Amino acid sequence: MAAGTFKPVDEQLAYLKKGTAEIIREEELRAKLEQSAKTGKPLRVKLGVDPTAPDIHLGHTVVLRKLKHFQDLGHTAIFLIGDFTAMVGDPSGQSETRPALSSQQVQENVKTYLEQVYKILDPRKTEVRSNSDWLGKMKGQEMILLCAHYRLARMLEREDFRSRMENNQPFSIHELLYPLLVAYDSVVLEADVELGATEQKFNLLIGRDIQREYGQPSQVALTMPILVGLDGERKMSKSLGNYIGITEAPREIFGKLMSISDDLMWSYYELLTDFASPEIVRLREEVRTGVLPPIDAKMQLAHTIIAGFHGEEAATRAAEEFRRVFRERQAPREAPRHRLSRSSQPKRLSALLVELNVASSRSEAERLIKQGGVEIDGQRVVDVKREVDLAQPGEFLLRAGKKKFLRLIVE
RNA sequence: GGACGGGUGGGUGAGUGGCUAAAACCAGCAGACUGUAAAUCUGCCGCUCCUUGCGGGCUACGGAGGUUCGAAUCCUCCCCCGUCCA
Repeated sequence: MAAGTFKPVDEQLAYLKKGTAEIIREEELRAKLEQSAKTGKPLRVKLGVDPTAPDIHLGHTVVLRKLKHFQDLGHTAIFLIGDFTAMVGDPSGQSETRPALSSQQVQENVKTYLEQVYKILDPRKTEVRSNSDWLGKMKGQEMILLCAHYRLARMLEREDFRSRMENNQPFSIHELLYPLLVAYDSVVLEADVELGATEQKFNLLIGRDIQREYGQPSQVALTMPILVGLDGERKMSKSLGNYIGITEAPREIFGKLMSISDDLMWSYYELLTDFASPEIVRLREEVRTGVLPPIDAKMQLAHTIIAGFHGEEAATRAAEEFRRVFRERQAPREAPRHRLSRSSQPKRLSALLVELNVASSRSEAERLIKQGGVEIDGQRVVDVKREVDLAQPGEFLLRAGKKKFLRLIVE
């Protein structure tokens, strides 16, 4: 698409609306799109992220994919790194104050972050900014003026703040600053649209107010639903361990995606793939009426998501591997390999499991064996004291639990 | 500044001197069943040693000391959180 020419507004709007939780306000978005089509000036679309966790998972990609949609339509994607606000810590969700990160740590996080983000966004078309550039230089006076633009009662309307007050939870004054600083970012960036998960709604709305206070048109707040994690209940997050990292091996991602519940599959289709909504409705109907087996729908989902990150070929291989191991109950064609050096001393299997990071302690390893979760070359090991002979070169296949396979090579 | 309440295992939360590696629930893990889904059922769920046993040792109830044969439980000091008053 040539710069300065845009698709028809209705078409853009339909594309952008897919999967969204809320657009505040939709008429404003339409007006902005019309304006941009008329002037040939792309919209500035902001997405702020916290550089605290360097690894991104599918939950983060929901909003990134939406930013990508804007980018696809020729608008400007602004990827804002909240390196300054990370010190404050977003109070959304958790009540903990985050530890301040060293700037070096932040730098490193940002680097790995961007590498991953560019699997979705087009690096050449992405404007990357860091809010320490302006917030770090802000004078005390300016900070006070910013605070003067917002009323405490309004701030305390926020669900998170209110509930903490009511439940006598700790609550520090600096946390009130977070929404204001994020809002100020929108002023500096002159954002037309800001994206966020639904839990960001409050912050995004304050952005609208603050922009107005600073004499700017208000940004449109576009929120995306929160992706539910593998447990089917809670938000996908690293700390809950119910996540799928985008850098994980295709085989891993495939297995994890297949383990989600059938119900959850539909929201994954909606939020993590480019299947159009009507198409998803059709698939869902086919599954409901028994025309399409749910497992096939899920495999297609897994395939599609993996192809996006690792390519078509890797996705096909992961699917084949899955079929082989779990449907036909065969050993995997390719298990991660691990080399062991030869030793005249036989080694306790339980100790080996710990060494291989399959179990976190001897106790846990023994437990795993006792419970029948360990196999060597397809033979279940029942003896806790089982030793492994490492005297001769050779190889064997170790299975620990449902999903972990390791090909061990003694050399 | 004053008065009061509280800090227990990944989470919630019982437990007020020995029966407590610490109830219960959640999360997690394994097995069975299956579509590696969900649901369900069974077992496990601090670390470590061995002769794998209702076995031995070690560590653990905010921190440091102390009392006691024995402390998550009592005392002292400290740190942290909250409530009310000012």
